[in-house]
Amino acid sequence: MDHKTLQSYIQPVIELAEEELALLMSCAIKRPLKKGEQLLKQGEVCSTFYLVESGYLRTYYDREGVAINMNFTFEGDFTSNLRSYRSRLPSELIIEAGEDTIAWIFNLRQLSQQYDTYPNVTRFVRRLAISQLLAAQEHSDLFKLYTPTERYRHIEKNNPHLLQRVSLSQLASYLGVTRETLSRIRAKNN
Amino acid sequence: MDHKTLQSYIQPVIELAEEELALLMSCAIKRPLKKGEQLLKQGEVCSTFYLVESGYLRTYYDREGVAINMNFTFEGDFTSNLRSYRSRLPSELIIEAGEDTIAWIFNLRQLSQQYDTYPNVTRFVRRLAISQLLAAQEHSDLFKLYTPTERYRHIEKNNPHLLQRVSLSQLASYLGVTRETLSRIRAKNN
DNA sequence: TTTCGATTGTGATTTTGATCACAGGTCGCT
DNA sequence: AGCGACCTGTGATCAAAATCACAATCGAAA
Repeated sequence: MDHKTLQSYIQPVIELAEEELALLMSCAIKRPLKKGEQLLKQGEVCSTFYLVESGYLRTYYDREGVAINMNFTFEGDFTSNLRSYRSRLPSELIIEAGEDTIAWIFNLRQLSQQYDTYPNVTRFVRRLAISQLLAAQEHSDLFKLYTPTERYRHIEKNNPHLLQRVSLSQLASYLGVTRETLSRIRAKNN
Repeated sequence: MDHKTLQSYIQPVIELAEEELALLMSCAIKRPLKKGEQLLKQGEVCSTFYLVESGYLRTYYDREGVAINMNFTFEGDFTSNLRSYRSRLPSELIIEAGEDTIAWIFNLRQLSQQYDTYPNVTRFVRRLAISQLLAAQEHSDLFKLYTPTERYRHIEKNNPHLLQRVSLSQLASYLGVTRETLSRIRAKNN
């Protein structure tokens, strides 16, 4: 990934100088993943955030062998486990490749040592965190406010790309229903 | 509220100097509320955060006249609507007094003008935001992971004070069930 | 203490989604 | 082309919670 590409991903979050981009890149490692390979394992303490260059990442809980999907991260988007990073407690979440994926791993602790010198990098990381949390909250509000069918329609309207990229079975737990129910919701739709 | 009391509320978030506390206080207004009075109305843009001195605040959506509770904020705790603050879009959430309450209103936009001079105040606000969002997320994860009964037990274990302070009817929508169902869950418990 | 209003408990019924079971379909691999 | 693994669709049944209806209880104010 060149600086220009990185910059295009960071642009929506904050404007960074060349020097700041260079710092970010110096704390990053490119990581190609086969479908199903795990970037963050259950029980690991998270000290990084991830940028997806191609493919997508799936963030999920493993409830007695059953995956419950919490998030999907696509090209140009960032993800992490902030709870684990912040508390330094082992992650309950797993982050893995939903298909063959190229991800970039940014070392947050390493980055944070430079915070005093590069305040814009601090701002960038902070905004990233807040955006992520606000987005997660927005999604989980759906569970209190809407029925399964309404949740599906909401995704259809606001995140239609999800339906293209993720299999029905994967989407089901993200919407908090079984795959059978989601199949029936979709059938009624047409 | 004197500086000492304020400091004791802020302490868990960050250590602040006397000068920084003074700045915070200068951006704050004391606001006594009768039960049911609204601090943040639906449709208002949120530009403040709130500290509860006594009583409690209830944050909820109004779904066609039915309240769906998202959060309860008790003595010594802070709350806000970060989504509205950040996006400058009208708030869908309502924040109101759950009983007679004394709240402090902190003007965030006013405060943020001093961010360059008082970096610790910036850090304080940032941490407050992240804590709030992480807590909100933790609560909403319950909806994907657990059944209504398990959610109730989780609250019983991790937030027992909620059961003392909030009526069954109020708690029901917070747990995503009807009051009848919550009453039955509780009946089985004993 | 009595009364009114709000809150909670509880039964009967209905609705929704989960579970179980299995039949196609699709895709990659050999 | 044929096999096998995985994914999707669909019916039948079951379980859980919503809804509806009303009784019991509690609490504040007269």
